[in-house]
Amino acid sequence: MPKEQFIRTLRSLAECYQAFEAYSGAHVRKLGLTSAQFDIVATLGNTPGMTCKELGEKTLITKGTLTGVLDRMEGRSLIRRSASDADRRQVFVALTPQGIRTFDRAFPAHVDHLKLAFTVLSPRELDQTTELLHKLRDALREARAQRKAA
Amino acid sequence: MPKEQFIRTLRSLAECYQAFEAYSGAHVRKLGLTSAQFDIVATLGNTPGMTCKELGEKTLITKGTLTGVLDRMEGRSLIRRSASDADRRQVFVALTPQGIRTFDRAFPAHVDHLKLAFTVLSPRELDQTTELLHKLRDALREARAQRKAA
DNA sequence: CAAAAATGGTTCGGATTAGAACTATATCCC
DNA sequence: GGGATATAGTTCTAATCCGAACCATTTTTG
Repeated sequence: MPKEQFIRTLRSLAECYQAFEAYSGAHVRKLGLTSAQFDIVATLGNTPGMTCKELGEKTLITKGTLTGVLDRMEGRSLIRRSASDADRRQVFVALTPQGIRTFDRAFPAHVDHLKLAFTVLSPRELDQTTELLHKLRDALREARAQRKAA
Repeated sequence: MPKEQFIRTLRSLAECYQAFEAYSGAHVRKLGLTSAQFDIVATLGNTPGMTCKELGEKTLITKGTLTGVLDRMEGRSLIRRSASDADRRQVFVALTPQGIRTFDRAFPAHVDHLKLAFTVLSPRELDQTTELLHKLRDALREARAQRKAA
């Protein structure tokens, strides 16, 4: 099976991401949240809130998906939706006091949990990895945009 | 926002993986398959078939998920399930003639499609990336295994 | 050998996922 | 100003996705 070189890279990307999701997800679940919900809490923490659009961009959650995730979090009183004065199309999302407590409880614990595994890479290697992944990410986004335009 | 260094790496990993999924998924969908289905077809191509367990390990699809994906592919006559003589717990999965035609049609086209984007990285950079991601992957798997044991 | 533990798949429940169609509101442009 | 266009969210459909519980079949072990 004489695979192309980039296939191995592609596979390592998928494996690494899934290993991260499995490790991170298991811990987050013990804290009573799903991965998507933790992302929202982590993104809204220490901010006055933001629009759905901004929240979706930061968490990489598609808008169609975001609505459902926010619905469930609103049902659990973790976040609150309110109308925006400036633009009535926008919806403003912020943590509730209960959401803030969840953030304070879960966020530092989870960062510590993750840091454990990432220490196998030296600071220099972390930078290298980030740079290489950004390069690939940009190329993928660029290629996708071109395909769409065509 | 003075984030820890590894958070940036973590984010680049998520962004890169999602950019890959978006780029790859859009193309695969035009070929009439979902990402998961393409993975199965690609894995079974040029093989006599394999058990669900092996298939799940190679495609990184959890066994609970795999059952449903295979159900739909069996319904579309892309794969065939058969019993194993040696161990009657096992289920053997292989491509049907139609599945093989799908493989022949979709696989080379998709590899070409992906190669386009990956050429931004030099062969040396591809190797570097692979190596760094493997290192991180192993650390994450190791950390997860330890947590489970505890 | 028989009970206990492990293994391979399926089933189930709850949540996320992407994309497409849709609604309401804003903005652009003649 | 007013129609064409763009944008922000929601709704909808179909497919994953994971973990836990479960069933059937090995394998291990006392």
